Amino acid sequence: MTTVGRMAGVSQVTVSRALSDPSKVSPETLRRIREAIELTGFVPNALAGALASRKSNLITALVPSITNIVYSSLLHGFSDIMRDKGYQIMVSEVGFDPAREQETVAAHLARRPDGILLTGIHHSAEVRRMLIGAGVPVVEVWDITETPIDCCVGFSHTETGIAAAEFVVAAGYRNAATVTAGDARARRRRDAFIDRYATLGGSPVARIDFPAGTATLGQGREALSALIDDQGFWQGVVFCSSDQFAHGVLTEAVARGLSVPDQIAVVGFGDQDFSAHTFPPLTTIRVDRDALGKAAANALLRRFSAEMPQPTETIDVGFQLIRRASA
Amino acid sequence: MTTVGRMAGVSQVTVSRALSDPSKVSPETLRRIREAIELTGFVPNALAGALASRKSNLITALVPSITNIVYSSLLHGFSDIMRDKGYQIMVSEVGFDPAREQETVAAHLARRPDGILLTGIHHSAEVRRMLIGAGVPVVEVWDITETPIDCCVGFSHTETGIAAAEFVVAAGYRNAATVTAGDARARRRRDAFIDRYATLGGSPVARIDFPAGTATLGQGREALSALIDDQGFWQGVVFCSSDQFAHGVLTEAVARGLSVPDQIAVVGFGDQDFSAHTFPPLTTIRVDRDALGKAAANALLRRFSAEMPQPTETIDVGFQLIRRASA
DNA sequence: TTGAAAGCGCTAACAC
DNA sequence: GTGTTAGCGCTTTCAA
Repeated sequence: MTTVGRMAGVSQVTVSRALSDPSKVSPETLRRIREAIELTGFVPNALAGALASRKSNLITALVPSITNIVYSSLLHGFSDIMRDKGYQIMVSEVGFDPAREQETVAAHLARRPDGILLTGIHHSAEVRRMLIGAGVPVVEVWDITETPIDCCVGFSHTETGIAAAEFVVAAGYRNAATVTAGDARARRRRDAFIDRYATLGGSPVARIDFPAGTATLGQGREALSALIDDQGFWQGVVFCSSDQFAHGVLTEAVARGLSVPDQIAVVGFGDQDFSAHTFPPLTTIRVDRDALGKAAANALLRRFSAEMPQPTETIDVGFQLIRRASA
Repeated sequence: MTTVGRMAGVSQVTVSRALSDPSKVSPETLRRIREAIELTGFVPNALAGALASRKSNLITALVPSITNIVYSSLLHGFSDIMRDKGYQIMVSEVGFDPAREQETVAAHLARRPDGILLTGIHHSAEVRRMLIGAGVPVVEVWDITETPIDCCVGFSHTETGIAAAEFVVAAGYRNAATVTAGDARARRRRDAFIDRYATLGGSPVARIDFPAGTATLGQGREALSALIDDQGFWQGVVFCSSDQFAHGVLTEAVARGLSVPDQIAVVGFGDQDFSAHTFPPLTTIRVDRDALGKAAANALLRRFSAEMPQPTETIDVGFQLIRRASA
């Protein structure tokens, strides 16, 4: 900036002003400064700016996995809004490991972000302490609680499981099974499903549970095979923790020549972009991830512009069971 | 740090040393410093550190889209390596818009990253100028060129199209069609396919081209419908620009009761995690995206540790045509 | 409208 | 092993 200023015949501060608020600088000076910037290829140092102003224009996000469409589409909506407002996003993958989350939060805090996005509502006491101590706005997403660290935008996984159970009972299915991925939220959906199904007088539920890791179509096929071949599950509805699994179940049913939904019915979770177009189309639980991400961004932005420290806030974006042909 | 130092009875610099190189500080001092850090909940300011040391430990990445598994899995491999080495990753989505890429590069450069990852090899003159001017190590991925900005890790899209054409001719297919997404690299694969197919004596190729945007299974179904209903494509092989499309073509074929691969055969691109498990399994072109991302990270890391400015470097990770039952 | 001075919280270089 | 000094490149405040 000093160099640019010298070229334009002004001081370094004036260059700074020209960049941050051009209206504070005379048009002629501005012109000369812009010329000098053009000529030198000057790129301002945002680190120095952030250090001096205590505003980094950086938002950091922690997600279990960036390759999982659930989290990446949420991030997509989130960064869409944030980018418009001049923020950049730093993303880290933390899996489902609390220790890794803790390290990562510390590393992120070191960059003095203006806000932090966290996935889920269960965080170690140390993580909460660090975050609250830093006084940084935090939004927790993809789950819901009345006692967030700061604010929270999500929906109830338990309610989705209940809704699925009520749907399959109302639809008249006599046998039910679950296919569940190895993550805590998926297990909450499954448990709520099983509970509610039992309460409504359903028979015992067959279960396939996968260990942690990506849920794939291939595993969905395996699951239905195991259900049929090992557990004698010849007829009924399968509630899956993701549409990937559900698509796999569907695929295996079709491959075996079973009729869907008469012999094997399937309910998924997520309403992925393929779910309306599978053969047959998938009945599933839809959460508008893009809107959720955007709502999370807006919740944070509101906190940025608030004068006073705000009370915690919880936003339930809800979900929708979409009935298609698979169940 | 000054506060922590005061509590531990040492100066601020000693605290800095304790954090960056504990071996330079006596064990007893170290203990007192750690205690003070614990007590105060001190989190070092990485912005100030980066400003002073001219090392940000930040890598930034520009990808067309983070919801596209192709780019997100590449980033996953990339950040895996980078995280191990103490770097954090800032990601921006830029679509396929050069203007947006240019703005984003400027914004990223302002944060003084230690390295930058760019998707593709086609960048505006201004982008190249900024990047070279900044002297920051750059890795271009998911395509290949002999004249990268700095270094480049990818494969030849043209070669994949050629390989696909040679495969379908060798397999004896008499009719061919393409289903292509609206991105430049997909079009290069298609064009190379069509060229090579013609050279080898193939009949004219039927084409379905989608505008820019996400490639979905639903579009794949539409495409086969259009091919059959509008273009009279009753028999032959369909070369798709992604496995999503290919899966859609497969699904539509199955839904119509057509036999695969006898009536409709399908070749995809990408070898997604579902591709080996579709019904029937998908013949596709595999690129190890995780390994590509890791190779890109290692290429950058090598540049970080190099004393001298390095000559440009090009790494071809290649690809593999995997024959399964769909063609 | 512009400038001078101080300082953001660290690291680097050098002294002791 | 530890401290002192001098920045890093900006923004903020105050004065002109």
